[in-house]
Amino acid sequence: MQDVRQKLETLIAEALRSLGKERGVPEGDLPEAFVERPRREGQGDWASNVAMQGAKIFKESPRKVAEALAERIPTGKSSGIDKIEIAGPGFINFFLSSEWGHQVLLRILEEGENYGRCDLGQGRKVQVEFVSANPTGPLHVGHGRGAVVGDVTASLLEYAGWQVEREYYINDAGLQMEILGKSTQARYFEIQGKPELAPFPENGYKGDYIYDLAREVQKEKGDSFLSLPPEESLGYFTSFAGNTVLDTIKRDLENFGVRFNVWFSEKSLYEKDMVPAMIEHLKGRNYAYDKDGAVWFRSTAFKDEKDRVLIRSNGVPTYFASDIAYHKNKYDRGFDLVIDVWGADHHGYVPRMKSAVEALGRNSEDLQILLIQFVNLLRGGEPVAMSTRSGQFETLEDVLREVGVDATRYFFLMRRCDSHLDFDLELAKTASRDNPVYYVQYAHARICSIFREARERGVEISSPEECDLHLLDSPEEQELLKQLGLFPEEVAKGAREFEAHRMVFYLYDLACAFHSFYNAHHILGEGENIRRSRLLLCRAVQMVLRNALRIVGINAPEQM
RNA sequence: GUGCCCGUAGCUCAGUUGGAUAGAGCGUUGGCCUCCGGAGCCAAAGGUCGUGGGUUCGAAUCCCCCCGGGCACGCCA
Repeated sequence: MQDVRQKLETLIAEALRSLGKERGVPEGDLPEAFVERPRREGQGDWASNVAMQGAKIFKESPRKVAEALAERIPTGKSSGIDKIEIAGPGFINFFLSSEWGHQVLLRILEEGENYGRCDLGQGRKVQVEFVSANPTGPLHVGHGRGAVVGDVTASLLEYAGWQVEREYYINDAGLQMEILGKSTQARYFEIQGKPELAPFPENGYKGDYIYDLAREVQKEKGDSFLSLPPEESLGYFTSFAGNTVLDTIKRDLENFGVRFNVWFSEKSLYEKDMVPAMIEHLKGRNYAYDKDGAVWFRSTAFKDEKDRVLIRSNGVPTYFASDIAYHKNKYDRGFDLVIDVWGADHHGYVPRMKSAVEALGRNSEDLQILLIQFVNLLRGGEPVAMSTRSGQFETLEDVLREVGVDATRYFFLMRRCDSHLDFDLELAKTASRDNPVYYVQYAHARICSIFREARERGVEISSPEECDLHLLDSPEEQELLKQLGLFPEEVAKGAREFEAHRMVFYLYDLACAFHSFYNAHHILGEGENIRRSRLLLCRAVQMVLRNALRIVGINAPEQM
């Protein structure tokens, strides 16, 4: 079945060419044929504003242009267009025959869990790198938001025909790991009653989890480190603490339904000398040079106010340098597109990274960066402290335990990722009747319940051939069919714009259309013919709810 | 000081190739099951889209000024 949008746009384009020919307008000057969904009832199923766009070129009022175009577009049974209306300042409104709605329904039943997929990605390779929190402490709610946005963006891209890899970048090489090791070591000596042997470092990690780590070391190694000079045991503390924290992070993400294909270690960049290789690459392209004993990136070539250091004069690479090497490695692995999910506090770093990508010889569009704004954690309207030292309900683990995976994922998706999010624990948990996630899940459970009831009453589910779909002509049924038809578009749009939040808005609208339909019509109660068609409609809604819920990683319960 | 993001109903927010009478949820008010799950539905009230200019057939959307809020600006990571 041909896509409706495509079909209409083709018809409009043909009408434009025909009119252009008549009026002597060169084809290149013609406006782009474009249709959209009108907002309001009575404005048709689809509408186009080309007449307004083209008024100037055709040197005629928009309404006149619209009329001329409308005359050139066939209506009637063969085209599937019931009628065309010119409205307002010059909109061309298309009223489609009900056949289109029926075809949507048939298509859903036929394609099943593949309904909504498209080939936007054309099999190209994309990497989504997200979370990537330093393994120096447990994940907090902010990481959780990034985790969901990255995960769902990846799922959307998969659904849209991209070949997707999810990656976690482990910052295991920097100073932070050493501070983690020193913090753990200090707590270990403190527990042993010898705090003076290894003082707690400045900027050390003060969370209670450091004591837990120290106690674990004590369990494994007893007091054996007391007799060693602290310098000699530091390596053990660092790697033990790092590995243990990373295991915790992996467990939390697993519990959150987030899985990665690749865990990429920053250390491996250095072990494989990727940084020097990157420097040589940039020098060869004249984007890096030596000065004052340091190596510099020529970011002024990309409108930066000054060049930036890659290798310090003491020989140690900057974080920026390792990041460039990392991104070079991504492209070397053959990704056509790379998506980074960052905390919004890194936004100042975006232009520099994009410059680096260009300096590597790629288009800056080959790197997309999603910025995740802060999560404002509330409890009953009161802010919850977010510092890493207090242990109360700030870690992702605690939130998941209290609120559950489904509600947490849903709430993290309710806002565009680059806007602040108020996350109220009480609302997400206790207000189950006002909670949108239950509203959506309830729609699915309700449908399952209808089918259970139907089975009990011995009602058979018919095949489409046995149904008269024309009976689905009430406003609620028409609206429901319209929503079902919208799903592939929403997927495509979400994948094209990297907007994960669209999916939950769509889910909500679909659930809303279903609940209205359910209340207006007694599905199992009326005549047999209409019942058949409505059950088929329910089956389709159930399918699409499942498909959309799978993308956002939220459960579709049979009952609640 | 320089740069980026945000400002839409009482509250929390949707709303982009510029489009028709600016939309939801919560809250408020009033209705709806003898029946498939009332975790639902229907309706009402609520707006100078921060302010002022500009661009044009047309601006919440694009441009400029100002006001208010957030963030970033290192040979840190």
